[in-house]
Amino acid sequence: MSTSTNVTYHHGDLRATLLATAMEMLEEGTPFSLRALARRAGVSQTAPYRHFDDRDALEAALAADGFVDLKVALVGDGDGIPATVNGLIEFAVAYVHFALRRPAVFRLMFGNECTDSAPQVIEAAQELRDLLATALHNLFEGDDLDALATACWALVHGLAVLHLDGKLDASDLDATARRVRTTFAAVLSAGAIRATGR
Amino acid sequence: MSTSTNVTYHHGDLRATLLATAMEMLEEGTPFSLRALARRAGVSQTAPYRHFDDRDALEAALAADGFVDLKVALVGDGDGIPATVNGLIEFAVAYVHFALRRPAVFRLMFGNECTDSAPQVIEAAQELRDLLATALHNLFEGDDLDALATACWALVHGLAVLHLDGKLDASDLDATARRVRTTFAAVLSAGAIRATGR
DNA sequence: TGATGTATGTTTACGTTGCTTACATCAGCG
DNA sequence: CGCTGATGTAAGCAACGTAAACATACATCA
Repeated sequence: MSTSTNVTYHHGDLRATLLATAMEMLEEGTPFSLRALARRAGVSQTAPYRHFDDRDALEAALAADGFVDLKVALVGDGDGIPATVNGLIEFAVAYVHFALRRPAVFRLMFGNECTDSAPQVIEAAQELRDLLATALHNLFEGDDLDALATACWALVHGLAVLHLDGKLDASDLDATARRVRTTFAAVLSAGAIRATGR
Repeated sequence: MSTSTNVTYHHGDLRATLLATAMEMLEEGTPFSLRALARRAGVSQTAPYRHFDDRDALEAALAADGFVDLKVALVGDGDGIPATVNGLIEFAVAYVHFALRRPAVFRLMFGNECTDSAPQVIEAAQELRDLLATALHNLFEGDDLDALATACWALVHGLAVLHLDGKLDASDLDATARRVRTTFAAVLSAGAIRATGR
């Protein structure tokens, strides 16, 4: 203790602080800039560059964190892989709700053309798809389960994105949940699909 | 002909030129800025502001144009509404291909939180969904056709977005088309979906 | 024909952004 | 103590979106 202040010149854990602060800003909708981030974290504008090569690297780290959070939102701490069709549907609801509750993070996770510079993000996305594939393997049988997994992912992701971008009304969370359930049910209940054309 | 130059001070049809030039830049992947646009159009940096309130307004106009193009890509000049299940699937393929061929425009069309300031875009999106609903009404019967239309839209849009964002490999156009067909088929063929859980 | 109003394009400037370069400050170790 | 590498700061660059004031062309009507 050479000085009485406990605020040292060196921050201690700036990297974690930056990530947390950035996440805060994303979630409250504050326009996200490195300078604003540094300002809020109480450090100089260039300090973040000691911990992240550039903006993309920061965003990749945030996206990776986002994927962790999404997974938790979906399966909880344990292995909450859905064991029933209804479980699968609630899975979808949770996915869409995550997108709507944390739109900026969700956009970071998916909206970026994800370059090779962020293999962590690609991996996280793959994990997500595997999770779905596993769930479907437990629930259904058939040859095309991989295709079905892709379909389910695309379906739920499409719903999330269309709501997020205002193409489907997302003003009411409950109504959105109902729409997700209805939509999924329309697809998953085989009886509802009967071709009349050839 | 008071002067020998045919380059007048006034441009003539700057608005259209700007839109066309902007579309060009979007399609060739040039990073899109108002200044670069003005430069390429051979006009001062602030000239675009005579025709568009701000960047958002320009983007909305581009997005609206994009929706027109998408519709043409889907149904052609006439009313190429699909009359068979295969037709519907090729509809989906065309949708995804449009997204992959013109990613920047596609992102403008959908990636924007589409505010009330661009009702044209909201309308165009609604038209797209109506188109799908019509097709499905011609092809299927059932109570939940609206839900099914939403599902189809979400499915194809999800596929488009996941490919566009690199979550699904889109390096090979043909392979992508096959994947879209397989995925759609897995959903649309009722037999492929059989629950084994309760 | 000439004056005048409006649409359209230019000049100049402001504030912000991502990022780089040069410098200051710390901790640990000889 | 002084050296070294890690980590912070200060200052500055070019590019961006945008605003305000000014300049030019054209349409209208006397």
